[in-house]
Amino acid sequence: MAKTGYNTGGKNAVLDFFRSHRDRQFTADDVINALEEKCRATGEKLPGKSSVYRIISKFEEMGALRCFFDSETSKRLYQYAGEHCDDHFHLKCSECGQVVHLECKIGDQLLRHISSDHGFSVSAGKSILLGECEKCRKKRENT
Amino acid sequence: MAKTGYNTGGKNAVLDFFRSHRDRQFTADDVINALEEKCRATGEKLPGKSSVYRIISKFEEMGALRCFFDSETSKRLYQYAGEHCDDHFHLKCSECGQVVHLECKIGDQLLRHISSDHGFSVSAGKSILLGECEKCRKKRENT
DNA sequence: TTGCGTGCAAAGGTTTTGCATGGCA
DNA sequence: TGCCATGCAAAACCTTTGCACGCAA
Repeated sequence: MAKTGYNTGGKNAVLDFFRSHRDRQFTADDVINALEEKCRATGEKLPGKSSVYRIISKFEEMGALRCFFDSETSKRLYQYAGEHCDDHFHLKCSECGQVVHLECKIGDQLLRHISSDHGFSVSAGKSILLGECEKCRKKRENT
Repeated sequence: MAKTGYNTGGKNAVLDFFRSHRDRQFTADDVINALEEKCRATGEKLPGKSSVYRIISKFEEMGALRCFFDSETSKRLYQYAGEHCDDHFHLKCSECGQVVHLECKIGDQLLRHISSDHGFSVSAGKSILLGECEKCRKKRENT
């Protein structure tokens, strides 16, 4: 990963948090709350709100984080950017927020078809397929 | 379309606007500006800002409009919801904003595959594939 | 020592809400 | 007449910015 600037506690804390929850997306506020909890436990220094926003922006710029949007709350959502996430689609459960990587041939086929037949070059990494995961569907059907 | 409440000038103006631009997405402010222009020309009464927000919310609730997000500006975007838009994916050009309906067999195949092999029921209508349309790609390559 | 990183508070911009008034059915 | 719709202004909300200080390298 391209690295710029200084290596500080705030940056490390934020990146650690995203790295240890790679299959989820978080708002800036989620991150702040999570860090608050962690720092309360460990006694580490808590980065200020604006710093977290700035750190997140920097990571996004560097490509370490990916930015999406929550259609319910209209807040920005961020997720750790895996190595090859540009190549494939991502399924997101609207209910629990889990994100699944769709690393399948048929995804590639769709991309090629869209490119050749519709003249559209889709950025799979930026495209989220929203739906409901199996777990949440079962939970919903059993109530 | 399910119809609730009274039939008023504001509602009609907003719905007319979306109906006559079905392949685009607009922010609340876009709508307000467009109505302002139209009303300046026709002399009709201009609905207030908060009314437009309330009208849009109501239409979204009724299913007449669909809500998305602009990742650049982080504003809500609305688009007229066509008859069968739930069935298929939509391609959106990040550059010019054009939205294309992907009414293709391969889209259905992908939906079925995701459902059977990944246990995910995707809402195609809510899933936007972001990319670059042919026109914008050519424009970009010629500069 | 240099200049990036940080914290706090204030500003910015979009969307929502309260309340009194107006208008449809 | 009974509700819903509207307008205005204020509030709420998330995010960005200004400025002075702190800290990594």
